[in-house]
Amino acid sequence: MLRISKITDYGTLVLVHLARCDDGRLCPASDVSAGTHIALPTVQKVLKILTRGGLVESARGAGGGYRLVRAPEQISAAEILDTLEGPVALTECSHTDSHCKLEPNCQVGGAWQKISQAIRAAMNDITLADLRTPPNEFPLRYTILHASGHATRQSK
Amino acid sequence: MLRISKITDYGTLVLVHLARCDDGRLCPASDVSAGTHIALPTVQKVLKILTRGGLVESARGAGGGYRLVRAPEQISAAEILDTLEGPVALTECSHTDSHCKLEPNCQVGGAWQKISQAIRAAMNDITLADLRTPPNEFPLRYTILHASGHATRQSK
DNA sequence: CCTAAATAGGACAATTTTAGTCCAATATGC
DNA sequence: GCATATTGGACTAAAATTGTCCTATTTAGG
Ligand code: FES
Ligand code: FES
Repeated sequence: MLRISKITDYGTLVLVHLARCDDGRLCPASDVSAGTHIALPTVQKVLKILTRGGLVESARGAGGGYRLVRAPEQISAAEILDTLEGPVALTECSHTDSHCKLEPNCQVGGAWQKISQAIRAAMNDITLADLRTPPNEFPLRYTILHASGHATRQSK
Repeated sequence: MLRISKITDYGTLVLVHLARCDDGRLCPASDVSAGTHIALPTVQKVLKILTRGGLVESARGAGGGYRLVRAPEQISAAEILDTLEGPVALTECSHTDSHCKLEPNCQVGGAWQKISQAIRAAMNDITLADLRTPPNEFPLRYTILHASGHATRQSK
């Protein structure tokens, strides 16, 4: 189904919340939980991952909490994906270390990698700020240039 | 990790093999297994899915086998993905029927859907014929037009 | 007919992944 | 000291995936 894990889904909501509370103040996990209606333990887990991934910074102790490490406009969807579920790799063969035993006979591995890169490129251009905006008119157009040189435009 | 299932990976190899043997002749599962070095039971499973999905047609009995239902140029990666792992839906909320309880408070659901569509559009323009070609120079360029109208081009 | 070659359909257990919660340790402010 | 918070990891239950196998059905050919 080519789906993302719930952790990533939650993570996005959490990041959006932090972007909202973003007057530079620290926001404790309990706040995030209340604001997103996600159970506190889950929020804590997500925030830990985001902190380790370097997307948010934390302060411990009383008065502590979390805060975006950068402006929402400078956090890409690709980074979020990478942090929350590791680098995009559609097939196992795409991994540099994992060696598929079919590789000698395989003709498609390279193509999947290209598709991965296309997806990655798509997410590179979408920032947390884009996600934060109300999802009404979200201008997104997609173009692939074929070898022939003619471009097909898809939008819907 | 945003990965596809192994079934889909196998399915692609199987389709490529069928595209190779494509002199219109029927190709039994045992042949596909030998050609792809994938275990026979797995190949059988994959071919059953592809047949039900309408990507290949089958003939039973002695002399039977499988055959692409269309030319490789007219089978898109999106179709393959849809058939083998169901429609692309990054988040559960993207599903029309599944109703996320966070929906009233959620600000990002729409954006994920847009990203899904971008991915879908990417795979719409890639055909089985593209996958079949040796993965050397696979011309793919990706462009998103922002609201501002300026286009960023990504290629690597 | 009879047999061998094939697909159709689904059941099945084993493995792996995911989800969500909880606990003990540590750090901070008052 | 004490309440507030993060840190790190352990842990279990549930869900998804994987790969194989079994039985029924269909077809070609002698
Ligand atoms: S290299 Fe593993 S399937 Fe192609
Ligand atoms: S609608 Fe479910 S998380 Fe947005």
